[in-house]
Amino acid sequence: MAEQAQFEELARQLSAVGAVKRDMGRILPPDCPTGSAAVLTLLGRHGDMRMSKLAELLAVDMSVTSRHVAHVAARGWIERHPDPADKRSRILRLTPAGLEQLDELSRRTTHLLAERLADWTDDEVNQLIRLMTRLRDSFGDCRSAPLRHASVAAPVLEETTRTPAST
Amino acid sequence: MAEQAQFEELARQLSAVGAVKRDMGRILPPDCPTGSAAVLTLLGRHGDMRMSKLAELLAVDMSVTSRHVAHVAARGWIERHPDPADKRSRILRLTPAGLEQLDELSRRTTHLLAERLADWTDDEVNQLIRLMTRLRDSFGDCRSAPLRHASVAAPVLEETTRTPAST
DNA sequence: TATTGTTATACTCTATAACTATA
DNA sequence: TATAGTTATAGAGTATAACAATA
Repeated sequence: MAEQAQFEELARQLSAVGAVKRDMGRILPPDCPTGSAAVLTLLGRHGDMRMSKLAELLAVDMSVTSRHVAHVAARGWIERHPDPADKRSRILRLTPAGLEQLDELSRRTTHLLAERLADWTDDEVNQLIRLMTRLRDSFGDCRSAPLRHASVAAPVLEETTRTPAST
Repeated sequence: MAEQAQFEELARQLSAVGAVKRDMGRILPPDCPTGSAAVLTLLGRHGDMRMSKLAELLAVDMSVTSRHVAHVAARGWIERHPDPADKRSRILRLTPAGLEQLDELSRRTTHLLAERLADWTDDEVNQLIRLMTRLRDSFGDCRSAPLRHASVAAPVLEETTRTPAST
């Protein structure tokens, strides 16, 4: 078990990694934002699946998944087939166009990472992958229960400040 | 230098870590979202600073920083003092209330991480911190230039699908 | 003219709740 | 009644551009 200072630092780095994610997002094709890219990537990696399964892999609510899926389906990158076993379900499947798009995504992210991580060793990359995977596992599906402590709401001042000076 | 498959996997994990971040965000006090928490944390760690410096540390546009700062200032957690050396600038400083809030944030995130990472060794946590820090450094301030390749925009079908069945 | 911040606007991601169709 | 998926709505984060004040 680690100490408090370590956890604080980890929280900091976790927050900071957002900058890296945004950087990755900037090189995506204009009509393929991160949400769409995640859908395509997971379908490419795990094969055909139902909405609920995809939502689980994305670790977001199914309503969110539904939107992302509608986006990629509208562009012809996936098809939604009725599930013969359960007419409520839909089986998602990449189309040839979707595979092409996936290749393009792979090219771009790989290119960016190869450039940025040029001085990383093979082993370091693997270590990072391993630890991040473990981190995910440790958080599991825990959609952390409310848990909210007694919260001390501070009074809002709404100081409608204009430009510098003043307080 | 690592291989393509590794980079793809790293990209995947980078995307997936969002779930962990969201989990962390859920335990924050209601009026202190992640943006506010980041502002308080950085001010606590690096001391008083100007808007531009904070924007750099947050790795977001200054317009975004301005909003976050306005939020925490409105709640009395920081003060914006005029910079005697440059009247355009404002020096940000935590207030006693801000320090209290920062303590509360630390308690909550530490508690959550201690719970989720109960079976991690001290060393593993340090490794992850080290590698994530290195990752950040490798991406540096690189607000990755456009770089956009020739993009093949797919035709939008906008299949206004209702419920299952159909394609 | 260039820089520091603020504000308006727009886009993406996410969650909650209400709803349809099926189990 | 319970589950799979969709849609409407709202909140948070971010970026771009226009703007004010100062350098």
